Order: sequence, then C-alpha cells, then structure tokens
Amino acid sequence: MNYWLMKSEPGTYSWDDLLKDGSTFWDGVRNYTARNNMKSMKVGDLAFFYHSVKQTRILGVAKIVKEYYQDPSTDDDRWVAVDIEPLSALNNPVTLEQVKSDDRLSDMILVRQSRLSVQPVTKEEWDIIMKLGS
DNA sequence: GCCAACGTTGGC
DNA sequence: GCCAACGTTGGC
Repeated sequence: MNYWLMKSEPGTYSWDDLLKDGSTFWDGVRNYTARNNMKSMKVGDLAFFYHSVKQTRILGVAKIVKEYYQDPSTDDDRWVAVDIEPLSALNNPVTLEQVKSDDRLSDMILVRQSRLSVQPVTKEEWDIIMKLGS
C-alpha cells in the first residue's frame, strides 16, 4: 500500500467537484515523472488531494479505484489515466504554509519540487499530515 | 502579474 | 549527446 499526493487547480477540478461526482478519472498528465507515479498506483492506494495555485492546501483523501489505462483524452499511448474516489475530507485542511513550516515535512516533494503534479508521500509524512488535519 | 524552477524540443 | 531556446507550472 502506497501513499500519493495529487494536485489540481481548484478552478479546473476541485475537491468539491470530486465529492459531487463521487469518482473521477485522472487524466491529462503530460509529465513522465508524474506518469510513472501513476503507473505505480495500485487499487486501494491513498492519495492526498491538493489544491494548487489558489487555496494551496490538502483538503482530503482519495482512493485509487482503478489502475492505469490509456488516457482517454489522447490517442498518444505514452499517457495514462487512473480512477479515484473521495474517501474522507480533512476536518482541518493542511495548508502549504503549514507543510513548509513543519520541520518533519521539509523533505516532501510538495516543498522540494513544487511542479510535480503526482508525487509519492512517505508513510511518516502521511501520518503527520493526517494528524495535522484531524 | 511576475518570475524561478524545471521539462521538452530541436539544432548542431 | 550537449545545450540554448522556449513553454509551462505554480508560488508569491
């Protein structure tokens, strides 16, 4: 079981949109590192849902419900999509500011490589953020 | 709106 | 295979 973090601009697709839809397919990724992370996802893995650009914070937890398949938004077979469902919202969303100011989270890719849109999260980081958000 | 970071493209 | 040019992401 692995942990991930997936980013979305709330203006494009927000946590509320995911709650409303009940599930979604995560497509449109055009970055090899992010793509490779998506290919490593297994059914049952969990991912933080993060809002980039505006309201930069982790709002909730999504569950991977379908492993990678051809991205339906392109014919190019280099790109893949996965399906996710919302699992639970954080009572207190964890802001980027909180993550950056917490020494225990200073190695998070979210901080170190801010442009990567699908990234792994360690169990330790996961537990800390879950606690901060509860 | 600006700009740093970083990924991709294409000329050589 | 290197690297300059360019495009995009995302924090501020």
